[in-house]
Amino acid sequence: MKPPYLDYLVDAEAGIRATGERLTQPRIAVLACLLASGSAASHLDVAHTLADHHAVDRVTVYRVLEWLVNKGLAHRIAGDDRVWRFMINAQHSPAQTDRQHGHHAHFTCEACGQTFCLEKVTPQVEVKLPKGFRTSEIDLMVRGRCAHCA
Amino acid sequence: MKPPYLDYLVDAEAGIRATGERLTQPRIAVLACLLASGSAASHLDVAHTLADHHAVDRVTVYRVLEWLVNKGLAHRIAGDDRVWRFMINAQHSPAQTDRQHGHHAHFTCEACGQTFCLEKVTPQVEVKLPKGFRTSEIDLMVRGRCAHCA
DNA sequence: TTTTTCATGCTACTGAGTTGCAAATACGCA
DNA sequence: TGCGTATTTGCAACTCAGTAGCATGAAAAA
Repeated sequence: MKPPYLDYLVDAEAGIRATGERLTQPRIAVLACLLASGSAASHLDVAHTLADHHAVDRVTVYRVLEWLVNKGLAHRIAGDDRVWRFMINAQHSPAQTDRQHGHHAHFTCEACGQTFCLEKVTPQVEVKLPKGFRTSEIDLMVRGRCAHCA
Repeated sequence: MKPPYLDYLVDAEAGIRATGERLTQPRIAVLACLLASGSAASHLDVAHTLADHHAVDRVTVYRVLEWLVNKGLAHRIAGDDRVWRFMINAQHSPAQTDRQHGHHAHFTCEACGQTFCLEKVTPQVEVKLPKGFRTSEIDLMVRGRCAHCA
């Protein structure tokens, strides 16, 4: 069966090109992989997905993922298992903007372990900090059951 | 200079005793260390603090910290550096209760790196999840500057 | 095409956290 | 108080995510 990310290679290429940086096979493949994924992907998920058609060294996967984050195309999420997971940024609300505005929300399913972005739902957050503390950013992690596992 | 945790050994001993489990030197020392710490401590922080007067093997530190979490005396926080940090639970609102009630908030200072618990401030959080998703717990991570570094 | 610059792949490393097992220790009980 | 047993500790060796250095290879510029 054909891996779904293959359908996103063209979009990925366009995305990389838009950055003005070098267009390379690993960058295209990794970005396509994130574009195709509906949930947050670890470096291992990516490496495994690409193994058959676009095998990429694991170190390169790490570097490309970090590069995508620096370019604002993706953002990283710290999981409970000490593994970074990566998600594509929605075109119209890149994480940078979001983060400066205040908060960013994710959902982790306790059953299947998948992590999703809650970009569309604007959470109402109000935190009263101790005197002298200043907020620059709020991250929200919601745990529970996703629609599929509920 | 005398390390501050020494003043908490008695309290720590009482805390361990209250669990009904075995009273051991490492357990007392590690718990005292958490009691004395105003911010979240990593296993390395603990091991380092205890090095002079109550040297404990690093594996034992890991095990004791996990044990404290299981006993409801402490809770663990995932940091941005893939390191677990541990905090004592406030007596009157143990994390378990808190977590079942909905949410738990932490503050990380971008300047000094310290992480604090925001147990006293009850954040107002309202999240609208996609259809079919169910929430069991919400964790809030606030980033910014603490009073000392502001 | 040639040159230059940057990315990749490989190997080796770091550092957090875990596992298995023998030795030590807390605690119940005589 | 001393003994026996169950539990903990300490040690060594391991796993696994992520990183660093460096030579090779590929993309873009000339």
